Amino acid sequence: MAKQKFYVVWEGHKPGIYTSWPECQAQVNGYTDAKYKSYESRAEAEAAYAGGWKKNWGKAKASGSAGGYTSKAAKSGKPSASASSMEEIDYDSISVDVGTRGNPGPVEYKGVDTRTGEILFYVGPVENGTNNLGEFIAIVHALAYLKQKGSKKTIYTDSKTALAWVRNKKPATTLARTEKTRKIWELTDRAVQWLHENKYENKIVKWKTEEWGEIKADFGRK
RNA sequence: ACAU
DNA sequence: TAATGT
Ligand SMILES: [Mg+2]
Ligand SMILES: [Mg+2]
Repeated sequence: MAKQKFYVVWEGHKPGIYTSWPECQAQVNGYTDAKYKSYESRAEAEAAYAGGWKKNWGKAKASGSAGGYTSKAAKSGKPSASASSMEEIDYDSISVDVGTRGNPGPVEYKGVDTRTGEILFYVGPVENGTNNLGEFIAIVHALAYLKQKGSKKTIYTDSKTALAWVRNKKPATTLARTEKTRKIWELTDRAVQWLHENKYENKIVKWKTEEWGEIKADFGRK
């Protein structure tokens, strides 16, 4: 497990103590001059929260000195969703993700409604494949699924690699074609063929895991 | 380095 | 820790 941290938000959308960076980010993103800092223990965080940001970090230190953070942007002092880096999640979309046991290893993937988490399609496990082939096939599956439904919804993936492969209509995989990889290669070849025979307008967008937390289609194995 |  | 990828 990664080290558990505690995030104190003195000034943000909803001040308090949070237990994950994404939760903290949710309170701090788009809030001008938000005041927050991470601590390694709950006790430390509670003490700091009770003490207040000014007492702990507001001393003579200007903003941003090592340890205590204050979000930059404009000055308003009120929540402003205009901060340049404020990319928004398009919830009217599908999110896809792969899950494997070993890499290469058995592969499965699914597509879910980004808003509700409802599983829209699920495939696998396929005997042997790679993480990236699974991510790739999942995106193409989503494209075909949405085309069949006449939907122009956006598709989210957290895979930079699969995004490039779909863009190129060509997976640059290193996986050998063997007896064990026959099935994943069938799915791969079919996906490539689909891309060459079909047009689509759906945007395929990188899911920003560090900012937004795990993609909604994640298998929860990490 | 970045994304898984 | 190791593998898949740009
Ligand atoms: Mg993924
Ligand atoms: Mg995942």
